Amino acid sequence: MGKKTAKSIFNLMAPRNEGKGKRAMNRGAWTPDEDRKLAQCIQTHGAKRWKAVALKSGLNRCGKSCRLRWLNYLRPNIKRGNISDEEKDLILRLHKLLGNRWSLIAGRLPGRTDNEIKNYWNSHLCKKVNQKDEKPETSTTQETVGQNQNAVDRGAMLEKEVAVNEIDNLDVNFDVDEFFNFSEEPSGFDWLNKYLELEHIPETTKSL
DNA sequence: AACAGCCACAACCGCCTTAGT
DNA sequence: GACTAAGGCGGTTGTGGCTGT
Repeated sequence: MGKKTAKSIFNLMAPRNEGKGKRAMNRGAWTPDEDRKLAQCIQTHGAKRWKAVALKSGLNRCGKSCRLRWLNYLRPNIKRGNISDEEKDLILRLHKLLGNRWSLIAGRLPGRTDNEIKNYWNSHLCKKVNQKDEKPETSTTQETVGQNQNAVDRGAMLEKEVAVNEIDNLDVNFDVDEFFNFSEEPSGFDWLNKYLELEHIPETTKSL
């Protein structure tokens, strides 16, 4: 990460299927104004009933799009960028356990989204794991590597309960209660207003 | 300086699951 | 129980910026 400027972040996506005239929905990159409207609507109506949110916000967006934008970027307590070594290690371990079940993995990394983890995996960790896979004799620290394919199969078969039990046995130190505590939210939407006022450049993004 | 290829990542797509009737 | 709509998830795509030549 860290290669994106604020400008690129907010203008990254040109609308797809433009000119195809398939739908009249807005698509592509979200504008700060749309973010603001969506946040205000969610503040009023809550982060559920996405179709209703999409309609009431006045955004010409589908519910899915609103949900994604909220969950991945606007929701409180979200962490952006700077994935620590600890988090990296945890992702590797959880991926070994669960396979490509990004939402489950994200659920155990407070503040991280499934999309972010998925992207991080695909652009960073996936290559590393594959590299080590090709040179198993060099892997000294990671018993996690080299078993990745099995992990995917295994992960696909694991039920949540099993996964949680296994995770409890990992030698990574973390507070389980904290792990599953998603209730804590900052009061109000001050953070969002600041975010939007700062010409939409979160500190975490700026430093990348 | 110009170009090509690569990288990072936001957003869309389609399938599956869940909830409501 | 069957049907439908909405939500959730993982895979994939498209784009701008970066880097190397």
